[in-house]
Amino acid sequence: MGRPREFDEDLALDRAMNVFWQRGYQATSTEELMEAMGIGRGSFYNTFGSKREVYLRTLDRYLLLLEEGGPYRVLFEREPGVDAMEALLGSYLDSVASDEGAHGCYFVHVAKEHRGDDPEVTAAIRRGIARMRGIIADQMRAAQKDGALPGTLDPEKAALLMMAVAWGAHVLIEAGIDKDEALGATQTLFELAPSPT
Amino acid sequence: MGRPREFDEDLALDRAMNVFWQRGYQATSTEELMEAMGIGRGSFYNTFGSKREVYLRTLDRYLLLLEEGGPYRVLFEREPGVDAMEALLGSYLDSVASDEGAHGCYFVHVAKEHRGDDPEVTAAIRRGIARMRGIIADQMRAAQKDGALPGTLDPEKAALLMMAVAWGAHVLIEAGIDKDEALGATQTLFELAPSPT
DNA sequence: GCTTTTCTGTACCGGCAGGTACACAACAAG
DNA sequence: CTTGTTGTGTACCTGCCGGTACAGAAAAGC
Repeated sequence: MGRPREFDEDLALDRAMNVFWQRGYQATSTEELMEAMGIGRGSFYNTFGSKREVYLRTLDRYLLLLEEGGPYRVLFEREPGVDAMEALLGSYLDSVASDEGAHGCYFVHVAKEHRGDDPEVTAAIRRGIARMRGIIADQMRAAQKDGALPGTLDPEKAALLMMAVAWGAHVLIEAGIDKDEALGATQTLFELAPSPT
Repeated sequence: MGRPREFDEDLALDRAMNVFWQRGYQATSTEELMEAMGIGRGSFYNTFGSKREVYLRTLDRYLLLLEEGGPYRVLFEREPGVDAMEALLGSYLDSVASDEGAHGCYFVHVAKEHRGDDPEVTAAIRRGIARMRGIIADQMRAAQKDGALPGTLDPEKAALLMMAVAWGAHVLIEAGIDKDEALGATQTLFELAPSPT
């Protein structure tokens, strides 16, 4: 009973995520936020409580997207192995350098801006990292089963290394380094990588 | 002629850098800034003009520190080669995880916060990146001369890869990943690295 | 000791931030 | 058609932000 909602909560959150993604948390005013979400002040505070709550909700929501593996499609479309990893990194750097709409991983943007205050944000990022790392590590384990990667490699460590390279390249590109240059540099990693045993 | 300054400009800038380093640009209010610098509003605006100007000055100043190579001491204390690179990364991650005062590279903090607006900041970061990359690449070239690294490696690419790993690990650690775990992951890079030709 | 010039301290300003208050609108139940 | 409940729109509040205005202080030149 009572008056029904005039907007879709999830849709509004998606739009909020998009704004945070492109403009960052701090730089986004509540007014911008509400306009992007398509709702007014009343609905905003009545439904979500605060700007920060909305932020946390978008973090949860992005984790959901990760659970479904969406952003990692490139990885699953290939045989597990070095090539798949290289393709993942390549397509990621493409998305970082893309200038249309939200680019790169949302969690990277969030982590970049995050300054260690707000433990809930920290926790959300850590969940995201764990998930991404797990996906990559699984693929590496599969590659090892196929003999496409040496069994001596620690999949969890290697996965975190992959993420460090991707995140680092992301920051470098946003700092003004040319995408292809960054890509070239990261490919050095795969030149080092041992060929199939 | 005229009344003499009552403070040291460079010292004030060093203190400003320290505040930005620990708290970030946006989160630092002019009041905090002036207090840390040890000067009042009048002197602040009379001398520097604006918060942003101070920020830019600190970027120039940090580049100066880089020119002198200070932060890369670890690198010069060792024979050029894989071990030196590993030591550099290790000591860098130590400094990132250190909780006393400013930690990690100032430019990384700046790049993390930077959103591509303000071309002067972009330019300053790029100068910093070029300098750091140059230092590392030079060491790699020296290692190649000694035969401690294979000549097939492109030093400029390898240097940028090193930076991507370091920056990525920096972001990951600040995002809540344990330092030793990050260190372990980055060491995977050196396991891959070919031994002396 | 007066003037000129530069520096310093403080009072103040407009603007915008995130958030609240509250009157009104839209439904369900009876 | 009334009542209870929930959602919506708008006016408004407090607090802080970066920055300015300006009176006075401290030197140098004469």
